[in-house]
Amino acid sequence: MASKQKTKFAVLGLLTWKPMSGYDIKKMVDVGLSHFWNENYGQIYPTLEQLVRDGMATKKEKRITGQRQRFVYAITRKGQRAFSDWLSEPTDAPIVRNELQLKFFLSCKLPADQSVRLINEYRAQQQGMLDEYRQSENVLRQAIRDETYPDDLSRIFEIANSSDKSRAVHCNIFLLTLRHGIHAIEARLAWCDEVLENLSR
Amino acid sequence: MASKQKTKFAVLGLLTWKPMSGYDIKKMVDVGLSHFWNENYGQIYPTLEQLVRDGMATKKEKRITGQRQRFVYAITRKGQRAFSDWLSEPTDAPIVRNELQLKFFLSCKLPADQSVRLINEYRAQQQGMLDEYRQSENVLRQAIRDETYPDDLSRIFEIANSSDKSRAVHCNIFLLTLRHGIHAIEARLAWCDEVLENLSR
DNA sequence: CCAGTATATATCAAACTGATATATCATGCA
DNA sequence: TGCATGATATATCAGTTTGATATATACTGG
Repeated sequence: MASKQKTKFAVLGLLTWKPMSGYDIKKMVDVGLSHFWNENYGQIYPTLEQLVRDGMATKKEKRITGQRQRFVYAITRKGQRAFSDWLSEPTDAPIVRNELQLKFFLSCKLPADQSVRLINEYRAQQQGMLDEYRQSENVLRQAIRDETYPDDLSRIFEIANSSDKSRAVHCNIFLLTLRHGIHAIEARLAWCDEVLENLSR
Repeated sequence: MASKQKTKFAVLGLLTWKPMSGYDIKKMVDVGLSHFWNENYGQIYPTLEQLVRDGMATKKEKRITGQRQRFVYAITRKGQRAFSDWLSEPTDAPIVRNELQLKFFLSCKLPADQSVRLINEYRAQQQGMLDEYRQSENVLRQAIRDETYPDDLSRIFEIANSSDKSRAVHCNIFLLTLRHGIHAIEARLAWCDEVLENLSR
C-alpha cells in the first residue's frame, strides 16, 4: 500500500506553531479541528516517534517540579521543509462518510414516514451542532473585536501560543475554519427542508 | 473494540433493492453513493461471506452461457430484520476529513498568499465537482419529468431494478441524495468567497 | 487476431480506530 | 486528613479499514 500518512503532516504542522506533547496535539485536534479532522493516540504517539527517528522532530523531557512527566516535541529544519513540501502538493478532495445519507438512500422502498423520521432526526442533530458552533463563533468574534481572551479560549491558547499577536492570528484561523463547519451544517439543514417538502408532495 | 461494521448494513440495504454480486455492489456505491459513502472489495467480499455464514444472505452461482462466472447474493428474512433494526438505531453524525481545511488551518502563520493559493485551488476543485453534479442532476430531473431513462442512467438501473415504477423511485432517491452533495459543495464555495474577502482585508 | 477495456472474484500488507491500561497531580468536600 | 473525581499524560493493541494488486474471462473495435 502506498500509504498517505496525513497524520505525519498534521503533527508536523501543529509543531510549527509551537513545541507540544502528544497529549497537547490530541487536545488541539479535538478542540479546534474536530469539524474537519481527527487523530487518535494510537496514531499520534507512533508518528511522533517516527518523526524523531527521521530527524524531523526532537524529543525532550520537560519535568516541571510537582508536575507530571511530559515529553515535548519540537520541529526541526528538516521537518519544516517536509511540511512545506506537503503544503504544495495536490490536496485530496474532502472525504465524507454520512450514515444518515446511507440510511435515507437505502430506505427509499420503505413507507415514506420512515424517511421523514430519519430526516427529522438528522435535522435535530445538525441543529444541535449548529447551536454549539454559533456559540463558539460568538465567543471568537467577541475575542477578536475586544482583543480580550475569555476563559473559554484561554485553554486553547495556552497550548497554541503566548503572545497577544499570535492569539489574534489563532482566533482568526479558528473562526475561519469554524465558518466552514457552519456553512456545511446550514447546507445540511437546507437540504432537510428541501427533502421534507419533496416527501410531503 | 466495539466494531461498527457499517459495511454489513450498507450491503444488506443494497440487497433489499435486488440480489446482486459483490461487483455490482461496488459499482453501485461508486456510481450512486460516492458523495457520501465508499466501500472497497477488501470489505465487500468478506462481508458477503459473513452474511451467508450468519444466515442473512444466500449465495448462488449464476452462470449465463457465454458469460463470466457470477455469484449473486440475495437477502434473507433474517437479513431484512437486521437491516430494519439498524435503521432504527441512532445514526452517527457525518464524519468529514477535509485535507484543505487542515492545510489552511496550519498555514495561518505563513504569508497570506500561501493561504490564498490554497483557497483558489480548493475553489477550482469544488467548482469542477459542482459542474459534474449539476450535469447528473439535469439528467435525473429530465428522466423523472419525461419518464424516459437515457443511456447514462440505464447502466445504474440495470443493476438497481427493472420495472418503470422502481426506476422512478430510484431516480428520485439518487436525485435527493445528489442534492445533498450539491448543497455541500455550494456551501464550500460560499466559504471560499467569504475567506478570500477576509484575507484581502 | 490482437490490444484494450469491462466484468468479476479474491487477497493482503499497511494503516487506522477506538478502547483501554497505567500513573501522576489537582480539586473539592466530608 | 483522607478520598473520590477529574484532568493530565503516555502508551498499547486487537480488530477494522484501506487501497492496491493478482487473476481470469468476455466484449469491442480496428
